[in-house]
Amino acid sequence: MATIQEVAKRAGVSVATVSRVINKRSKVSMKARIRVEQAIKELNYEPSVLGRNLRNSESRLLLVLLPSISNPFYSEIINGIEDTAIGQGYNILLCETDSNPEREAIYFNMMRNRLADGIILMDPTVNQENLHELASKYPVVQCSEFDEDGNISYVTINNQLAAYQAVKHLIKLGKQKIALINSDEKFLYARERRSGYEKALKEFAIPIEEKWIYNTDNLSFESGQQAMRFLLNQEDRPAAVFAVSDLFAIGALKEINSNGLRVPDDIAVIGFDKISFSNMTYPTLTTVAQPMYRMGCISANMIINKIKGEEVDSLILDHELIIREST
Amino acid sequence: MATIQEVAKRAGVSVATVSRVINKRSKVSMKARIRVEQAIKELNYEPSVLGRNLRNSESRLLLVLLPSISNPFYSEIINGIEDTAIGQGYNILLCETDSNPEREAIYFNMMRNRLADGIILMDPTVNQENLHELASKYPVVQCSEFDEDGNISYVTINNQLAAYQAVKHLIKLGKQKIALINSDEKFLYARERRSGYEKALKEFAIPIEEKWIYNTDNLSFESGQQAMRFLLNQEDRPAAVFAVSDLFAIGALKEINSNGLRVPDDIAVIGFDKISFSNMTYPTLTTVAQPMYRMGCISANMIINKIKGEEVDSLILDHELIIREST
DNA sequence: TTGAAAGCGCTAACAT
DNA sequence: ATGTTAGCGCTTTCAA
Repeated sequence: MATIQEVAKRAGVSVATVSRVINKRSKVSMKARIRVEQAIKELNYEPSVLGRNLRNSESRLLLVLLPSISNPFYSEIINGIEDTAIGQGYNILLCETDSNPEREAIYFNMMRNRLADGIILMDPTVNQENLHELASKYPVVQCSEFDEDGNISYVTINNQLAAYQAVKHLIKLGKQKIALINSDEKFLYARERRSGYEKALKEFAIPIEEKWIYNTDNLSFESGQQAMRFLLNQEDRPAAVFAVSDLFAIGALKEINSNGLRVPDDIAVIGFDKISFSNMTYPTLTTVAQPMYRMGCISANMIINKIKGEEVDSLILDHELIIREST
Repeated sequence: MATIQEVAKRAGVSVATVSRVINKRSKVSMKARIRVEQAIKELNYEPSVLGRNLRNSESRLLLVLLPSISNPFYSEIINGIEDTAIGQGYNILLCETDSNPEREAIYFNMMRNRLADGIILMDPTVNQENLHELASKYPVVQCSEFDEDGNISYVTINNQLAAYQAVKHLIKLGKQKIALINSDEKFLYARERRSGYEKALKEFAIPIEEKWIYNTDNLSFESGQQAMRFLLNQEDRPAAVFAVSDLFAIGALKEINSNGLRVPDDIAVIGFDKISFSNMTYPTLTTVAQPMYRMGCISANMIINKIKGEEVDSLILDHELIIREST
């Protein structure tokens, strides 16, 4: 890779002039500009991000930290982030943390090293202290998950309300025995959705049965399947299931089908997220739609504004209950 | 973030000594070492990747370029890459190219800028000239897709053989009218799988019908659904479908079900990849399993060896036909 | 064993 | 309008 010196030499100017041509900030004579551009082309020169950063602390790179890329929920958000960020001249680096604090720490350090200009964080299992220390010095926004009592900007939905509405929908269908397949409650959304579930039951004076609440340790179909197997093994089995992720709901659907039961008559199922696969199942899945793409766009805008030094406000977006065949 | 100077000052030594402590390469007196380590702890110091790279050209970062993270096929590979790379002290940055040459170019430049030590490339739609120029100077390996007449190391499977076996399986089941739902044939795997499909038909003297071959422009359930809709609209409709991706097969399954036809009796369906979804469908999907996790591990090892300056050989892994309910 | 200093590629302040 | 140069944080050679 050619350096700025080589370009300067070839163009017969100083490195400063080359830098000026590249960065367009100050005036350069037409003649010099043309010669520099010519030299850049001939040498196939690209400015070094390293050198520039070291000097400027600007990389035009955004880090997106997510627990796992296999959850389609994140893919949609990322589409939004990328479309928005690229439109504004930023590039995206995806960092899978696997909810592992050590890996998180590595990516946080990339930020401290000014290898990126900002971080969009979608992983909740972060070390809080570490996060706040980072957020106090560098641009950070949270997407979907957030810190309740911190002051880091975020974009999310009203998880409690969404869950409440979902469960109410099941109750209105005449279901009373409603199970909950929940994630690990280290996730804020899991705690909120559980609270919405309980709120709806309470409102209709339905007792909350611990035996119908299952917490998985893993976001996958298999966990949903396993949860459903557990629920079906109860002597008093539920008549409906609210799963906090479409992945769980799809696994549950599968397990119900394999046991010769019918959805929704024997057991109604409702999921969360409206991932594209939720429309491919048999039967199709009732689910709570989150505006994932929009969440992505908004979080990208938020972080870019933050990088520019602006104040940004947190945002709670609307969700929507999508009623399909499974209820 | 503290710098090496501050640490040196606090420890009462020179920056060189601090560097020596950090990098462990040369001898430092016990006394100095302890004082430096103390200062590092007190200042919460982390070496700057930027400064180090600029000097050393080593980042311990790997770039993984993939067309889209929404295809679960890639998620599995990435798991393998990450587990292996992290085990060897490398970190992973995921770069979604969207098959866009401009975005590809940006990530290639990060490599040229020595922001990463190597690239694992899973996107085929790369500008060939650009790729070879890059690969001639920096460590690059290809995973799944590769360049037939280049000399870039790769790991892949025998796509032609796998497709041939899949189609033969359908023929053995008594199916003669076999449709193909294929990707855009800019992908090498798409060309190879088509060739395997044709080879099987020829072997059994079954004519190849263009009307039963559908190329999608997009890897999604919806494309598979659309393809199937097209095939079902033929007056002479196929009795079996070979889809080159489970995503297509799942979309096709959905479309067949919605039309009141039965799988596999009316139409048998076979997919490709054995993504985890493929076991959740109704009926479950027969598919060709690729050792995705292993492909990931191997490509990570290949790139790391390449970075170390070793010669690495390309590898073709085994696949396996997984027969389930859809055939 | 240690320190001083050069230099990696770049930008911006300053000088011309 | 252009050039000279210091310095961003680090490693490594050379000298002591």
